[in-house]
Amino acid sequence: MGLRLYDTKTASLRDFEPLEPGRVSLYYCGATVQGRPHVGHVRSAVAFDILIRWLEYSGFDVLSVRNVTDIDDKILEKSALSFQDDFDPSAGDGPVAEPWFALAYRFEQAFHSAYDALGVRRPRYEPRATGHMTEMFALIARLIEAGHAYPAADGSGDVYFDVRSWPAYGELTRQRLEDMQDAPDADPRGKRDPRDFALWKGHKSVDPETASWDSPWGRGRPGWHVECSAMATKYLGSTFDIHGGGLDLRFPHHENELAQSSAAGDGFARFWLHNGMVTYEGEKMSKSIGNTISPDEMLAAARPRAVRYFLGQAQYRSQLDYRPTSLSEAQAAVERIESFLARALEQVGAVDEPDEAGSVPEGFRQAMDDDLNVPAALAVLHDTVRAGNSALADANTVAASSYAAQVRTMTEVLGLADVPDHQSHSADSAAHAALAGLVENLLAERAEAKVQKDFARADAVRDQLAAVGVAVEDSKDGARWSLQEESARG
RNA sequence: GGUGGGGUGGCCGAGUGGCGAGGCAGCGGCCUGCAAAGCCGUAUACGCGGGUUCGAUUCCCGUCCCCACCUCCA
Repeated sequence: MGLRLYDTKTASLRDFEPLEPGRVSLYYCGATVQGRPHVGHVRSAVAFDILIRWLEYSGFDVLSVRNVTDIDDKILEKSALSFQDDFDPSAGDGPVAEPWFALAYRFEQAFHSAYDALGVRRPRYEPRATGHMTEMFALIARLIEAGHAYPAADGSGDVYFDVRSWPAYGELTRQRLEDMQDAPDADPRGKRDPRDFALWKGHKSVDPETASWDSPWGRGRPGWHVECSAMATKYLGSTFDIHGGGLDLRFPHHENELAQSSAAGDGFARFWLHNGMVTYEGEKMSKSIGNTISPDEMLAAARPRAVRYFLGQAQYRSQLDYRPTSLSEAQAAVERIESFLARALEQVGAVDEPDEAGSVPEGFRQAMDDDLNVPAALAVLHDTVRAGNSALADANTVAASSYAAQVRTMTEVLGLADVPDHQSHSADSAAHAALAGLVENLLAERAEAKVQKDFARADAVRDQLAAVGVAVEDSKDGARWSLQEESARG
């Protein structure tokens, strides 16, 4: 029993075997960098980060690619707005007169910050659309030659994919052309069919000259879909293992990618994976609805590791609903895991050394192999924590050490261990050392008070520390203390 | 209208034709000077109506409701 993944194209769970033994090629859609990220973007990245980590744990070398769409209508529109006289930079929309490429780069960095803050590792390659004109030209030329694309008849310089020339069109989402709703505001322009989509967009006079490139069909810029087809096959070959992205990209984006790449003769993706949407109290979180929550807002409300736990805790295909209590619940769960590891470290010694026991429990493996059933895997993780806590209580250090190693490995696979977090006793900054000295002095006083049965005084010290965010817990071996995040205090 | 996914206990969220995951919150107990943490125990459940079955939350039919996509969207 190996890994099984749900393939959207066949709408079924399929045994996963890579094209090349031991090596997985994966492409997943990154952001159109037209604004700051919201948690929906990051959920997708977390989902694929977990997939990559699980594949690597399972022994595969993963060649991962995630694109950056750094040229599109909205980027140009937003940049154009910044040049207007009444543009208000204080609204947080960026500097006045910001060229489109500067704006795109600024938001690309914002995405990186969000990914980094949540322990989403960088893919092997992260190509930008603007750097791959040559590859797109080649793909478009092949399509025209094969009779599946045509320059618009209206002289606009546009080049369209001819959906009627490709009978398989609609296969990814199992839709028939005639069943598709006609867009009410469909502008036929020079199209043969309203559903034809642009591979190349002829330059318009309102757009900056820097946002256009010379092509065999005149100056212009690429359509969205062709970028991904061109970049995926450049880095992964004409046939590759997995293509991923958010469920909302299934149509038209991925449908169009599949159509154009198949029509050009490429095998393209063998598995299509789509992550579910993040909703806010039941409704899809999106820019257009305006109900988005940014990673920064979440990070202000909870520790990074708790945010990561929240975003990764549901099965990746299911909808993930955010509500106000979600983060504190996630944080409680994370701290349960962490406090076990911290106590295991204190009582048993280092558990992070390479260790045979550091493999994941069988139940965890089965859950992850079953289309990344993270909720079931987390159940195993929590069961292991419980067993570990019991072993610590029984002073069974051999068992506790083994459980701790397993827990560590599981948190690594889920990416929790990699989340930058400052909740640590081993923080070695001078400030932390000073704090530790002060706290430990107070705890020594408190211990003395306890010996003298002066519990009022002991409790006063504990309250005093709690008031400044230092939690104190007594144990057989003395008091432990830890810093509480500000958000966790009343 | 077309396509796909859902409705599980106070909340989140897995899963299965019959022994009721897990987390969070609650309750009782152990531990503790008291707490906290931890451990043990514990209640509340599978939208609704039928059907198949010895037995259905799980399969089938019907029905209601929700969500996503069909337009830029992770």
